[in-house]
Order: sequence, then C-alpha cells, then structure tokens
Amino acid sequence: MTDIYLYNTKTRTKGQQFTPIDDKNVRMYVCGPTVYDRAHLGNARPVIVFDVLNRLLRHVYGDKHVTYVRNFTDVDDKINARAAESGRSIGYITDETIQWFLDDMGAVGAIEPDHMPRATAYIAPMVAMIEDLIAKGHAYAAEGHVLFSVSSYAEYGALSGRSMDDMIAGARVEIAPYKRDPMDFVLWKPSDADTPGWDSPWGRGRPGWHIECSAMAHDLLGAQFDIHGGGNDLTFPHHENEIAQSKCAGHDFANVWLHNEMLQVEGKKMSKSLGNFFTVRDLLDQGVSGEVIRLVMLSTHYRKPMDWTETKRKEADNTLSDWISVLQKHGYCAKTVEMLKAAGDWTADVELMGVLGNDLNTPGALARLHVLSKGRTAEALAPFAHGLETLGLVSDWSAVEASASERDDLADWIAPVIDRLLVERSTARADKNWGEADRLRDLLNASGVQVTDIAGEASWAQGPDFDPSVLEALK
RNA sequence: GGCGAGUUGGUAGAGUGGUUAUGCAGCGGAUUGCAAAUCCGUGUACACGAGUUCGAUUCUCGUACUCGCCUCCA
Repeated sequence: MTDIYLYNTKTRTKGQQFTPIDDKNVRMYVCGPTVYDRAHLGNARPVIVFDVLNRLLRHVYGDKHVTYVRNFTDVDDKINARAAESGRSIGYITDETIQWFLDDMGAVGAIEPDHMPRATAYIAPMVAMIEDLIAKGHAYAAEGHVLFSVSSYAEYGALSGRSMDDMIAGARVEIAPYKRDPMDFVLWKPSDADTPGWDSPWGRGRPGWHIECSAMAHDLLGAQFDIHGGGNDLTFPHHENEIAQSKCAGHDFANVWLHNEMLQVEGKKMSKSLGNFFTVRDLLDQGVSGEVIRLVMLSTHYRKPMDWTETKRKEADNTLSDWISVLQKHGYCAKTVEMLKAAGDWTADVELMGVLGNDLNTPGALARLHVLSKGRTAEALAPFAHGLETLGLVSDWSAVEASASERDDLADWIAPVIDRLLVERSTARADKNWGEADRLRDLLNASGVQVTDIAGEASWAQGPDFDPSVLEALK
C-alpha cells in the first residue's frame, strides 16, 4: 500500500499521512472553470495535477472507492457579457464551452470526474443554504442582495493566513451602500430582465460565485469530505469564502486543501490582461500532442511556478518519442499488456508510487520512469509501461503499436524511392564504395530521413525535419 | 501597504543534516568502413551573512533578489 502525504494549505505542512474519512469512499472536490471561452494553458494545470491525484487515489483505494467532483460555473457575469457581445444565447455558449473543455482536457489525458455539476442545476440547494445562513445570523438581505457577514465568522482568513486588519489595510474591495462591512461578500444578487435569474425569497436573482461550490460540494460529497483543490489564486477569496459559508452552515467541509502554483509562459505571467495567453486548443492545432503538454506539466512540481517554454516542449516531445520507441522495440501493444496482466506481471513500481505519494512528486516520478525505461525485456519494462499509464502519458496501447507504422500517412511514391536508395547504398557498401554510399546517405539525411544501420541492416525513419520535396527529383 | 512562495551544477528540475537524483547539452569510451542510432562511463551545484551542530545545500535568524495573491483569471 502506497502511503500518501499531501501538503495541506490549511496547516502549511505535509507532515501527516493522508487518511481518508472513509477509505471505501475517498472524496475530492476541485474548482472547475467558468465556461465562457476555450481553456487556456493555465487552466490545464490544475486539471492535470488533480487528475494525477485522482489516479493515485484510485490506485491506492480502488477505482470504485473514490468520488471526484469538478464543477462547471455556468452562471456568471462574464458569460452574460459574452452572450451579449456575440448575440448567442447563454445556454448555447455554456454548452459549447463545456464540450470544448471536455474535449481539450481529454486530449491532455485527464479522466473525467465522477460528477461534473453545473451550477445552474443546483440553484435550489444554494437558496436553501443561503436561507440557513440568514437564519443562523451569518448573512443578511439588503436591497435585493444577500451578503455574508464576515465578522460573524471568527476564523475568517485562517486558510490564507490573513487577519481582518490585514485585509482592510490593503483593501481593494467593492464598497457598496448595502454592505454592513466592506469585506462582506455576495451570496445572492438581483438580476434584471436581461440577466438570467431565479425566483428566491429575495426576489429574482442569481447566486454569487462562492456559494456555488459550497452548495454543490455539500450536495454531492456531504458535510465533510477529504480533499478540496484548486489554483492558489483561489485561496483568497474564493476558498476562504467557501469555508466561511460551509462552516457557518454547520458543515465540517474539507479536511485537506491543495493548491497548485501558477503557470508562466517563457518567464512571464500568462494573463488575459497581458494578452500573452494561448489555449490548449491552439497548441493541439499546432500539432503539439496532448501527451507532450501533459509531460511538460508533470516535469515541474505542482507547488512551484511552472514555466512553459518552447525548449521544454521539444524536450518532452523527444522524451516521449524515445519512450514510445522503447516500448515498440519490445512489441508493446494492447495484446502485450493483456498478456502481462494475465501473467500477473502488470504491477506498479513501488518506488515510483512512493515518490508520487510524496505530495505528488511528478518530476521525481518521471526520473524514476527514465530509470525503469532501461529494462531489457518486455517483462522488465512492465513497471515502466504501468507507470506511463498511471501518469496518464499512455492511455491507448493499440495506439502505441499504430504509431510505429506512421509512414502509412506518406504519399505512395516516397517509401519505394527511399527503399531503392537504401538498396543502392547497401550495394555500394558491399563494394566498399564508401563515397557513393555516403552520398546516398547524405541525400536521405538532407530530406530529413534518418538512416539507421543495425547489424549491417539499414532501416529508415521520418525525422523531425522530413521534407519529401528533396526526394521528388528522384521519383 | 498586507499575505505567501521561491533562489540547486551549462540548462531543466527533484531531493537530502554526513553517502549517485534524473533528463537535455558537453566530454570520454564501446560499436561503426566513417557516421547516425544504441550502450557504458563522466560533472562534485546548492543566492549572501550569521547562528545551532562533530558536521548544513538541507534546521534557525537576517540580507538581497525573483515571483505570486490581495482585482476577472486556475
């Protein structure tokens, strides 16, 4: 059994071993996207980080003993604005964006959570929770709004390590006449005729952002659950507010809080305001595979800022090709894996899982994969292959086999031309006509074809700069 | 202004109170007609200052610098 240690933002340590409330139902909630546009690369980081944790938990506690919830915020002013400017309906935009998100995150190897609640489907529980908070004296209605009274919760600020005085000192909070305290935040706000709204005891309106997660987590995971995750930009105010709402409603809420660090691009913060962001789909369209994106993400620990660079992209591409070719060399395909499983040889590497269990040390796990990849036989490579699957870097073993015959995509005339040149070359080599042999090899190299001689047998493969036009003249 | 994180060899990036991270690049070797590919070997790095210690890159304090959050964002 792999022990798991997680750095808990709440205690700022990773000292204690993770122990689920119920090891037959380990529960995790992660804040999902507000669905108004394509996910940018930064959005993919928490998805991948918590996907790895989800896979680890399932490995340790069993696939059926983990419940993973990630929400969709489908009611939000950004969505309203997008709808207004595009002339499309809100429903159209949210449906479309959700599908984009699922496609893009699927491409980077993320397993879909067990539940993906949409906020708009949970308005009733939110209203009920708000009513409860009012009844308990933690919230108040004013001018069609309902506000959470921050001063009613003494622990406010504990997660993010801020005192009320700190927050007021640097306050950049919205001042509104209906607020009793500038720090109070909105649980419910009124909607006008053009804005989505639901009937409530406080008139037609819509929920505030923070109450969504509190209500959905409670509805799907219960009053107390194991892990709550998200980006560290959500620590304050979003998670702080979730805690305040849920605790004041009498829920114990999350035991362990995990936060991933932010993503940068070529050393600079990726942000909408700086305009240097790009989407996951942009990368996929450029031919960067989801596995490469994932490998780059895993190469930095989740609690450190990660820098996306072109250099890393290339290195990840090379590493992945190397690993796949190792597996191909030993005949890995769906059937091989099946046979290994039948023979009981499909087992996890204990060291790899231990490293991963140590606060999701994915760079350490990748280092271990490099070591495991040196296996000399299909059996010896089983822990390596198993590790690749656990980390989500390989999902389809039949695809590993298929990529060996990538040259099928080439135009019909190319392979015969290359084969003919290789035959001519081996004739020249047999005659010790090195000048001619090297001329032919240089020619192939110039077209981006890699020539490999093993035990006197020549073979070829498409290199990264493959350019068939050089061979065109030799048709 | 407040809160928080970080500073490791050419580079990316883990980790550890004394003993090999790992990848890429480099260098040396095996192999090769020569290469490529492959394999083997190789680097003695932990911002600065002080303290604790038999011993600190690893713990404590301070300094410098970088970055993030506090505002829509993951």
